[in-house]
Amino acid sequence: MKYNHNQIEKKWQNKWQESEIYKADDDSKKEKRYILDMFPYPSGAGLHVGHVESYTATDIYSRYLRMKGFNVLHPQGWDAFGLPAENYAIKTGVHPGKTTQKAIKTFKKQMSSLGLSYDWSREINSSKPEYYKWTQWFFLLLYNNGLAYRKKAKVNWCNSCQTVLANEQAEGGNCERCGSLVIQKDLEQWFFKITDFIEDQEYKGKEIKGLLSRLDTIDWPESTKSAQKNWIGKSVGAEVDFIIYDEKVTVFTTRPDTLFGATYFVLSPEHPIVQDQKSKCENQKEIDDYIEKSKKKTEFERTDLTKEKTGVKLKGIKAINPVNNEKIPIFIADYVMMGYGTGAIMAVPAHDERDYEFAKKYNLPVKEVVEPFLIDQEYKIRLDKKTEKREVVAIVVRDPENDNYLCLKWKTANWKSFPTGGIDNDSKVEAAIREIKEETGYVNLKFIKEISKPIYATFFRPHKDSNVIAHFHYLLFDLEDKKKVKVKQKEKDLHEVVWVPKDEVDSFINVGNQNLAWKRYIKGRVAYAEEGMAVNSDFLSGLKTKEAKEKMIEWLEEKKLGRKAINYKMRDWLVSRQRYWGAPIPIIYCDVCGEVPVLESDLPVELPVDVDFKPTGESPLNYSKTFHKVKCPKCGKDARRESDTMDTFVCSSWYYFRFADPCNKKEFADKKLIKKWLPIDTYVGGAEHTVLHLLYSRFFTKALQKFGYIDFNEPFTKLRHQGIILAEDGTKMSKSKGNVVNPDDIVKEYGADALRMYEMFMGPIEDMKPWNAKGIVGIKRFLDRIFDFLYEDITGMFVDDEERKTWLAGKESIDSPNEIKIIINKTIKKVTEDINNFKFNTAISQMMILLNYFYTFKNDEDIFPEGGKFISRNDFKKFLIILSPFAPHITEELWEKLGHKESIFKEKWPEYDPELVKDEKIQLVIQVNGKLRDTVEVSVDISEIEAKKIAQDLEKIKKWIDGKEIVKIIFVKGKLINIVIK
RNA sequence: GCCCAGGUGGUGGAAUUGGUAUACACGAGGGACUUAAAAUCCCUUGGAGGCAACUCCGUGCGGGUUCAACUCCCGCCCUGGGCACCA
Repeated sequence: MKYNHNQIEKKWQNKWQESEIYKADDDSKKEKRYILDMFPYPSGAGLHVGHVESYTATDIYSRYLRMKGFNVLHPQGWDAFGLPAENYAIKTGVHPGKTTQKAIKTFKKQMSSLGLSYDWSREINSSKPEYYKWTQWFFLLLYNNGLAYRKKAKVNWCNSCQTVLANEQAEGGNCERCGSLVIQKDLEQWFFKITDFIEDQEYKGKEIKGLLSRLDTIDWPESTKSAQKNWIGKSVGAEVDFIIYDEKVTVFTTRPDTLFGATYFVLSPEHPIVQDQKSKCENQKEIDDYIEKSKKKTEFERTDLTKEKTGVKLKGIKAINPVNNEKIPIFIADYVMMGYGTGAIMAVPAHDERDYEFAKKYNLPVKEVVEPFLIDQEYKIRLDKKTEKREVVAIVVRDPENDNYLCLKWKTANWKSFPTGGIDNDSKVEAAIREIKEETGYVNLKFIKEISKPIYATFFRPHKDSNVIAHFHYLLFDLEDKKKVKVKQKEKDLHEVVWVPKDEVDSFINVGNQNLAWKRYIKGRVAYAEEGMAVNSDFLSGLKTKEAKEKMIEWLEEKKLGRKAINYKMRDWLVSRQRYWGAPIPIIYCDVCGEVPVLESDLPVELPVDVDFKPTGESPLNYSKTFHKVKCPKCGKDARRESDTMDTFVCSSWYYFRFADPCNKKEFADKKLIKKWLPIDTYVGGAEHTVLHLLYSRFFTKALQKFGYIDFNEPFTKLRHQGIILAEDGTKMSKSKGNVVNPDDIVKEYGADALRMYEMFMGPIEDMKPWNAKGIVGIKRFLDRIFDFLYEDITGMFVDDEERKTWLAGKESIDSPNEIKIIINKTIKKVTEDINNFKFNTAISQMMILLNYFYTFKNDEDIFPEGGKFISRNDFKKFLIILSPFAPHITEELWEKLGHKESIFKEKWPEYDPELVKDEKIQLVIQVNGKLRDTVEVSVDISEIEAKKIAQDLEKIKKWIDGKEIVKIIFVKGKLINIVIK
């Protein structure tokens, strides 16, 4: 009989829908687990295979945890506000609520056809007033605590459409819809003060950990954490007050140690001081023109690195450098941004690449104030006789640390780092190194290795007096007996070496993109932006960069000319959207009282539904009179509502709280229920949310903690991403290319179980991987084979076999032979561990191995008539149980066929027997000089002596070692023997 | 440019974290069953040489450490992702 996936899957999906086995229990005393997918935007295109991947992963994990005895919360909802539905409405006039509702229906149907075990009783929809009432409540919470504020900000504005555009609609500087030029316009915008939560803070005796410090403590992918860190972009430095005509102008710098090297001053064109001082300049028109020009430039153009930097000198005025009272010229240039630091910089062309580029173009002086630690450097040049190429193989420099000469670069050693020992916590080792250095004149480089014991160190000699070197010439010392262990020298690497002074190196040094800092600096091509030693810097001269920075800050603070300062790249979160399909911002503008928050009792501020979706290119909200007409909550006079809505990221920053208590009418969620379910134990979603959604959610959680609503600080304890599934040709799936795989088609042809398992089997969940239409047949075959293995037996293929009859009759006490038990137990162990680690691909391959084993066992005709060996029913059931989270339909079906009335998902997850998982016999690997020459089956705990004897007696081994001197034999217990011969 | 992740057969990918490289699956080749095809089952499948036993080579490239390296170290190349005149 053939497994009819369409019929059977439908049957179980219907049964599951009726039962309540996936419901999370608010009252259960069992330990909870909250497993969450990022809730999807219900797009008209329906579910795609990428959704299927992550939803299957969490589904497997949730099903597994339920069987493990946990009280699992695994809900799903809809991130239903958003641009596409609104754009569609503008085009067609269909209300976005309708479009969204339709899409949700499709999504739900598709999810059900995949057998996903969501608790649908907790479904939420961010576009419903019951939900966005609380989004607005959050806005008020932040507003009332000074964390939401309004200020002018630049937006992309299209003059012909008379509307604000999102960044992605203004890409390339032109309006997506009409193609006309997008300009930057200042408009009043709402912001959330997310920057308040970057660092740790104290509030009413509570410590609120910040966005930065907590990153180290959560179980997230490293790349995501570092992306967030990067986004926050903390840099520590100083603010320094320069004087322009008695007016103080502050700059921010991370290199206060280079203050003496400032040769000019640059202001952002938008800097207010430009307007103040303009009148004193000789070239006012030129200045105005430049400001006007840069205003027209889009953000995109201004940050185009390939374009040459431009600027205009403010002729007639100078800035005074507070450290030496030097008067330096002032420029305005749009490579300085008003949005970062203070909008003004001191330019140190010798040590900043951008300043250097600018200085070269406008012929400004370059003053070096930092020098690399290269003093008395000498270069060794290798002459390659064949190619006649000359290459620097070594630079010998003086290490300022201990006055030693060191080999800075020795062929492959790092140019940038100065080797100075390597082990600094073990004084015994250090002393030994020092002694060896003194005795031999060798200089120790960085190769120090601890190989159990003793400790070895590798030393290099600077080769000062030889003109022939071998570049692998080194000594290996045993530090305990201070004995020379080895000298290595390869003859092929002998080269003639000449000494060349610094300036001659220039003509042939190989400037690639390697070792850039050093090589470029040597050639005087670009600024030296690394650390080094301060020179030409008055009281800083002779200090290392780190110390010089500290000293300069100290000096500035003492003289009140500057101060230590920290800057962040991250800005406050702009939440206003001039759009219809979002949660309205609950603010009222009154002519008398000004900006007034809507009363909490008046929430929600509902979106008007009686609006027209004429294709005007503007938000219909602007025209709704019923919406705007309102009385001021303070004075009762006529007032007007804020017409902007909130960024959809606001809705998605708190939705995971709502799942704990989705129908609450009094609070966003009950405190007790939040305590019961949150934080989320495992959160899975696309890597495209590494920064924004995750950062905003962390911000909301921290704000809630600060104001006493919750007592935890991070919403997502463990986070995993799913990788993008590419089309078969290795490119991104896209409608326009027509290479999109529709999961519905796959479900129809192969079944939901096959699709689920195939996507899990494709590779690690987080990897980007191409779809392969043929790959799924392997999974389909696997599922069919399971069905055949059990089902055909039941229906009579082996019915005349007495022993099988016994098995089929359900005598579960009859045991499988040991070999079957062992592999089953190993599989249980592997699958359990792999699910916990989200390594579903290897879990599936292990189950395939198990089934292959079952088949060879079944096909082995000798086994049945003889010893009465067969796979016990109990053992086969264990296999079905561990497979069930992956392939819920087929396992549920077979479970029923085995005579069970209850769902397989009410079963307990099987435990493995640790005794059976242990290997008793192993294939001992015999190597000769590290190469595999033979294997032999022995008991795991074979002794070293015995193993060595066996190994040397093997014919194959004898062949290799006969007549050779055995240097030593390495024995790794339970693994291998390596015979080392000369 | 900076920061992250990665590079293993014809393909997707395994490899207990230094110990038999290529598990599992796809594809390909051969065979069985069949009038035939599909389905199913069995065998072969990294490369080179050899009748064979077997030998040599092989995890992006070049080096190093080690009895032993896909794994660790140094230098480079390439691919993907994020950030980017951030002072």
